[in-house]
Order: sequence, then structure tokens, then C-alpha cells
Amino acid sequence: MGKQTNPPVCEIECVHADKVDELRPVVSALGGVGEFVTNLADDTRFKVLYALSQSELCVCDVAAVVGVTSAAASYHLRLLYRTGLVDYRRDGRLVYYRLADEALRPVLEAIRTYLSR
Amino acid sequence: MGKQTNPPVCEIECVHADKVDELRPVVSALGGVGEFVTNLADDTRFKVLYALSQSELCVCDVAAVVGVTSAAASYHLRLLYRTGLVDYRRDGRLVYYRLADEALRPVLEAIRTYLSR
DNA sequence: CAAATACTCAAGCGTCTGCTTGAGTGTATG
DNA sequence: CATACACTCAAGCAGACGCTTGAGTATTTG
Repeated sequence: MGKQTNPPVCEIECVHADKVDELRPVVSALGGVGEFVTNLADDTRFKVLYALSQSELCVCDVAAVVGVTSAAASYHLRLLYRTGLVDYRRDGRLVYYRLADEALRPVLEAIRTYLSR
Repeated sequence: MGKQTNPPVCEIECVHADKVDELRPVVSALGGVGEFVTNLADDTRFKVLYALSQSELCVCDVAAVVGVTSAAASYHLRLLYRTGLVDYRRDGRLVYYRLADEALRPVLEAIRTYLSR
């Protein structure tokens, strides 16, 4: 028989190995993308970030703007805080969240621009 | 009884209703974000897109650059094709993928800039 | 100090999704 | 025409993830 039905698909670089060799380091340098991109990934989280890029907001307001429960908003805000994308300050009973890094703004704007293309 | 342990958390806009009323329509106008952001979301898919923004590549090359099997690369490329982010051309046995929309490039660049901040 | 409020936390659920696997398609080659 | 190759497809699985729920914390208020 010797019927190799399914070889490992393609083990070597098929076409220009030069291009591959050139791009591979660049792309793997993007390694840390993970946390950041993953956070942008989610619909709700992107909306939260975009809202915060427009104005500092408390959890309830974020929930109202985005259209989820406060618990859900809190869940996402905590996630974003843990990955350093947002920061907060406490004022009495209220907790106000804001973008942690101004560098985020152009990214959000670039995406919004693309979306309204 | 009568112990309301867990009311729906916060049913009304707690703070500035004006801000909320202002932002809500803007944010829900982002509604269609879904497909696009979700596609950017994934680590692998972002790398694929970034690689394609640098050069047209066949599936095997994408796989080699990004570091996944050809089947996995094909899976992501098909996904990206179905949402209109990439396009392809066939040349003999090889299938070359490329960005479908130049408007994507600034978005990818904005993210990369942020990442190398 | 007790009650109310704004939020956080941890556990759990249902769902989604990235990747594998094995088969199938289209193209080139001997 | 048979074989090899590059890629696609569909099914399936394991792990991840969004959101809910109910309890817990910090702060204000009567």
C-alpha cells in the first residue's frame, strides 16, 4: 500500500524562503501582541475603550453607554485595568475609569476611521 | 425576608445622564465593529494580517512566518477572506493572499506603533 | 451603627473558537 | 493517467471566554 494519505501538509517554506526569513523575525517580534490585541478583540471591550477615550466614566455610566449590566462592565474594566489599558480613581462611592495611556487614542481612532470607511 | 440582597445592581445611569445620552448613540453606531475587531482580535490572525501588509504570500509562507501549520494558516486566511479583509489569486498550485483593502494598513500600523511604544 | 449604594470578586454556565485530523479538490508533472 | 503537491473543507475536541449570580467590600448617609 504505502498510501501516504496525509503528509504533514507542507513542512518547508514552499516559495521565497528569503521573504519568510525576512518577515519571520519581524512578526515574532510582535509576540507581545497577545494581551493588547486580545483586549481590543472583544466587541464590548472595544466599545468600553472607545467610550473612555471620549470621557472619564464611572462603572454605571459605562454599563449604560455600552448596554450591559454593571457587573459585566465591571468585569471588562477590571480586565482592561489588569492589562494596563485603563486606570481608575475613586471618588466617594463612585469609581471613575479612564484610558491609562494616551497612546491608545490613535489606535482607537484608526479603527473607528476604518469602520466608517 | 424583605432582604433585598442583590438588586439588579444599578438600573439607572448613576452619574451624568447627559454624558451617557451623548455617548450612547456614538458607541452603538460602532455596532458593526464585530467582524472586523474580532478578526483583529486573535494573535495569529493579527500576525497574518501584518505579514500580508508587508508582502503578498502563499499559504505555506504565511504558516512559516507566523509559526503554525498550513492547515491552521489556511483556516485563518479563509476566515479573513470571508470577512473581506484579504483577497487571493491562484498561480498554479500556489495560492497567494494579500490585503484586500489598503485602508487596513493604517490600522495595522497604528497597532504596531502602539506595541513598540 | 445600621442601611443603602456603587462596585468587586469567585464560581459556574453555555457558547464560541483555534487547531487538529483525515478526506477531498485543483493543478502540475513524469 | 498516475502521482505528487498546495491547499481547502468538515467534523470534532479541548480550552477559553463573556456574562450571570450571589456574596463580599468600601463608602456614604440617617
